[in-house]
Amino acid sequence: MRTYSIRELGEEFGVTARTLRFYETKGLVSPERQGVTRIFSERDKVRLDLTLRGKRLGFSLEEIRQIIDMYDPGQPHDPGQIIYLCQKIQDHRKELLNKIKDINDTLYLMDEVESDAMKALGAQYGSRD
Amino acid sequence: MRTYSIRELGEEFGVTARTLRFYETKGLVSPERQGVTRIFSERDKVRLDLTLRGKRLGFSLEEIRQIIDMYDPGQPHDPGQIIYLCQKIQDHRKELLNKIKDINDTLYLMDEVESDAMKALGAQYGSRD
DNA sequence: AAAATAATTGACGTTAACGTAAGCTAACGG
DNA sequence: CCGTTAGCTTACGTTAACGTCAATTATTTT
Repeated sequence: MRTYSIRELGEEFGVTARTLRFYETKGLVSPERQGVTRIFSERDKVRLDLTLRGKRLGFSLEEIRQIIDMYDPGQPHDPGQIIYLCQKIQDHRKELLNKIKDINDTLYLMDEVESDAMKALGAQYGSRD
Repeated sequence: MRTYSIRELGEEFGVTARTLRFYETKGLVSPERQGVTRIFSERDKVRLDLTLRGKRLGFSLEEIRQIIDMYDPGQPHDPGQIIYLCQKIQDHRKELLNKIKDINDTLYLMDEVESDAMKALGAQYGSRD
């Protein structure tokens, strides 16, 4: 499997080495060590991707960690945990659907603002002759 | 027109008085004064609503201020400004559509995780008999 | 009139999410 | 061999977004 140095991975996602070290302390990535040097795996890459996606959606790093930890394959899977996981997924689904609603409301508002703006422009040009 | 005291408006949106004072210093709301006491208007209420929506979507207060200032009716509307506004709206639209994509990707991931989890549950029950 | 309630202005405290700088080691090219 | 580059740890600095507390002023309620 491919591995990545700290800068390599950082550049690929547009984050600094400092950020990746910080994310490690927060449990968002867990690179292996070759001596003292961090070696990032595909799994780290996926988790970083999910982390940045979460950030774009306004979640805190702590929230993100909880979520991607749960979703990470290879978790203990006794029935109780699975049911708990499914409940949590429902919660997250709702939260995300709410965000979509917020976005749609905003898009609608932007349409209005834009059409008002166009009208104002049209009025200028329409006013001559 | 209806007006609101600082706590009244705060309770309606689940924010503290401190938050509203802070938002005033950031130009997100601009209540009138009755003596020294703040009086919030419908316009403030709308702007607060937009502010909190922006927060849920992960925008900073500064970004939010710029956006809702632009969208606020009664802005100077010379042709140059209007064209600039429309460009900005396009940018915001793109950003929001990207967020929707992030959300959809996440929803899809959740579907996978959930169906894997159900399979794991099913395997347990299926294994007896 | 006294007491509780709601408002104000400072001003300092706090948490999250890194940035930045110092001092050190290991590997690599010329 | 020596300078550059990449990595490390430790630790203090920074910004955003408020929280918290103190001291003060009105208003309202009993």
